[in-house]
Amino acid sequence: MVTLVSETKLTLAKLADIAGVSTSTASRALKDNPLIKQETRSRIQALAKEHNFSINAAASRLRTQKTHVIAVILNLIDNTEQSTTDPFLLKLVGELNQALNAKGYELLLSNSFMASDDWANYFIRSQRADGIIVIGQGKSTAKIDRAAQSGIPIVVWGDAKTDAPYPIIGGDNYLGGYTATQHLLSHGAKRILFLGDSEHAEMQERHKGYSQAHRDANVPIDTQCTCAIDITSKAAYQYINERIKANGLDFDGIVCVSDMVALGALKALKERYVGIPSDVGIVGYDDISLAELMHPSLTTVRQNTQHAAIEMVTQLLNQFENKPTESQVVETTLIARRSTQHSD
Amino acid sequence: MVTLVSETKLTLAKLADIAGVSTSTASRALKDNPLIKQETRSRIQALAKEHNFSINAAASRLRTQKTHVIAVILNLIDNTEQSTTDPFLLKLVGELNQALNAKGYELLLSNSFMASDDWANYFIRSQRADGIIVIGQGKSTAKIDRAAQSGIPIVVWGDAKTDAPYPIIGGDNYLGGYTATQHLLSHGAKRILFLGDSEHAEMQERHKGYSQAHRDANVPIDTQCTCAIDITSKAAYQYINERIKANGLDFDGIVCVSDMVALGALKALKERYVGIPSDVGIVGYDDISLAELMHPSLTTVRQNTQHAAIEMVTQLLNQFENKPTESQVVETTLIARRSTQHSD
DNA sequence: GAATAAAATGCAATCGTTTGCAAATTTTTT
DNA sequence: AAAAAATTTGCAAACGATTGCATTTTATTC
Repeated sequence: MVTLVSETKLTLAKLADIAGVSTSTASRALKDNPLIKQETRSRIQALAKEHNFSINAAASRLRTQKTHVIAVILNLIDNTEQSTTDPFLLKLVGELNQALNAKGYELLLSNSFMASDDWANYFIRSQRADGIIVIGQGKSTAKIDRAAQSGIPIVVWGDAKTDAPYPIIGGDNYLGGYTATQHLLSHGAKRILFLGDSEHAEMQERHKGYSQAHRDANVPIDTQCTCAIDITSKAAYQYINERIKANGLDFDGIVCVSDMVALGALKALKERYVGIPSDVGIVGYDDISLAELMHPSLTTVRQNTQHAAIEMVTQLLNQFENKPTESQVVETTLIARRSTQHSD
Repeated sequence: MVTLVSETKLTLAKLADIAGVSTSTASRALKDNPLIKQETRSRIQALAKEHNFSINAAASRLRTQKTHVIAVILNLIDNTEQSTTDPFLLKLVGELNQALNAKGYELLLSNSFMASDDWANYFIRSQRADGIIVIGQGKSTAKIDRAAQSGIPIVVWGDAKTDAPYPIIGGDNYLGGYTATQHLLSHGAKRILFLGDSEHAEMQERHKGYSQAHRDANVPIDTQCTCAIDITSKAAYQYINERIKANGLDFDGIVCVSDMVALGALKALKERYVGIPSDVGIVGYDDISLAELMHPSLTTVRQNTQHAAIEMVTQLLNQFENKPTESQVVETTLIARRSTQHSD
C-alpha cells in the first residue's frame, strides 16, 4: 500500500472541510474541548489520524503566544572545553529533557558561546521559547542577571545559597565540600589539596566547607593546598604531575570539584605509583557513571540530578503562572568507595 | 539606570512607526535587503538595537514556512539506559549543536522515548523543525524508514554501508572491528571475545570485521566468544564476572562495541586480578575522554565525530535544496594504548 | 405545541511577518 | 525641462490556528 504524499498541505481548514464542520469546531475537537459534542470530537480526531494531520506549530504559537519550548543554555566557561567532555552537564540535560517532556515542553539546546548575549531578547521576546534554564553560573552571572532583569521566566542550576532575583537549584555545595574533606580527615589525611576553579560560586561554597572541616578537626590549612585549575581532567593531570615533580608528594588527600578532575589526578598519581588510598585519598564530585568503574572506585559526592531537573522545571512553570518561586537545595550525599578507604 | 519593561509588546509594525516607514521597509531593512537605501537600513537597524527589538520567530516561521530548527533524536534502545550514561552520544550532540549553529540552525533535542512515533508528522509537518537528525539506527530502522518514506529531510548516524533511501553517516565499522581484532591477534591473543549487541547494524559490521580478522590470521572462531549483552558498562561487568565464575578465564582478549562496555569489562577483570594486558587485552570503541584516563589506558577505536557532525549537517542542508545526498564514512582509527600492549 | 433553557456549532477578527506588485521618488538622459 | 530609467518605498494579501461572541440546533418544561 503506497501512501501518496498529499499534493497540497493539509491544514486545519481543509480537515474541517472534509469533516464538514467549521475550523473552530475542528480546532476545538482536536483539543478535546467539551464544548464540542463527544461524537463529533471522536470523529474529527479519527479523521486527523487517518490523514496524518498535525497542527501547525508556528501558527499555533503565533496565535496563542506560547511556544511550549524551553531553552536550555549550557553556560560554559570561555576558554575551557568543559562542555563537550563533562558527562555531568549532559546527564543533567538528559534529565531536564525528561522532566520537560513530562510537562509537555520541548527542549531547545544552546550554549553560552552560540546564543547571542541578550538571552531575553533572543529566546523569549523573539518567541523561540517560553522560558530559560541555565546550567551553571559560570564565572560571572552578568548574562543571567541581565536576562532576569528583563523579567523573563528563568531558572539556574548553580549554588542555591547565592542571593539572586531568580530561583537557583543546586546541591548543597558547602555540605558537599565539608563532607568530602571531613571524610578524608577522618581517614587520617593531614594535608588535603582542593583542586578546582575558585571563581565559581559553587566551588567557593565547597571550599568554605573544606576550610570549616579543617577547623572542626583542628587541622591547619595551608593556602598552598588550594589549587586553582581549569575544571578538566587534563588540567588536573598536568597539575598533579608538575606539583609532584616540583615538591615531591606534599599531600595525602585531594578534594576535587568534579569527577573529571578527580580522574585526571588519579591518573597522574597512578603513573607515579602513588598508592591510593594508602598514600593519597581522593574524593570526586558528581558521581558520574564512571566513578564506580574506576580502579580503585572513586569516592564522590552525588547530587540528586533527577530531583533537581524536576525541581527546575517546576520552578520555571511556576513563573508562568506568577506563582512565587524559591531557590532549592537538592540532596547531596557522599558515596564512599575505595579511593578513600581500604576494603570494607 | 532602570530599563522599564515596555508596556506593550514591540512589534515590527510599531518599530516601523517609530522609524516613520512602512512595515515592509522595516522588514527589509532588518534583513539588510539591498532594495532599501543603505542609510535607511542602518537607521532602522540601530533603532531595533536601541529598542531591544527581536523579530517574532513564530510569525516569521508561519510566513516563510521555514523554522531554522533541526530536531536531533537520540534513537535509544528501549530497555537499556544507554542514553543518559553514554558520553559518546552526548559528545555527538555537542558537535552537532556546533555544526548546526554555524549554519544558522538551532537544535531541538528529543529522544525516541518521548517523541511520538510518527516523526515526520510530529516534527516536520507540524513545522516544529525543518529536518531531522537521528543518532543511532537502533535495533530496528522502522521509525526511521517511515519518516524517510514520507519524504522529509533526514540524516542518520549509523552504519554507512547500510543500504537506505537516506544518507547515513558513520565510521567504518567493518574496518574498526577488523583493526581492533587484528591488533589483539597480532599481540598474541588466541581467544577473543566480542562484547556487544549484535542486533545493531553498526555492531554487525564490526562483528564481520572481527570474523574476517580471525580468518586472515588463521585463528579459529568460537561462537561462544560472541557475547550479546546490553551496551552498558553494568551489563559488561556482570557478564564478564559471571563468565569467569562459570568457565574460568577462557579468553585472552576482548573487543568491545563501546568504551563504556570496555570499562565495565575492565573493572570485572581487575577485581579478579586478571592482568591487563598480560592475561587479557582489551579494545574499546569511541575514544571517550576517559579512555586515556583509565589505568591501564584503554586502546580504542576513534571515529572523527566533529567531521561527522559537519557532514551530517551538510547532507541535511543539501536535501533542502534538493541536491543529491550520499552516505559518508568518516575516519576511523585505532588508538593503541596500554590495555593491549606493555610499555612502549 | 409553544416557550425556555441548554448544548453544539460557526463567524470573523487576530497573532506579527514577509513579499509580489504597484506607486512614488529620485536620477539620468535627451 | 520633459521623458525615461533606476532607485526606494508602501499596499495588501497571505501564512494557519485560536477564541469571544453570536447563532443555530437540540432538549426540557409547562
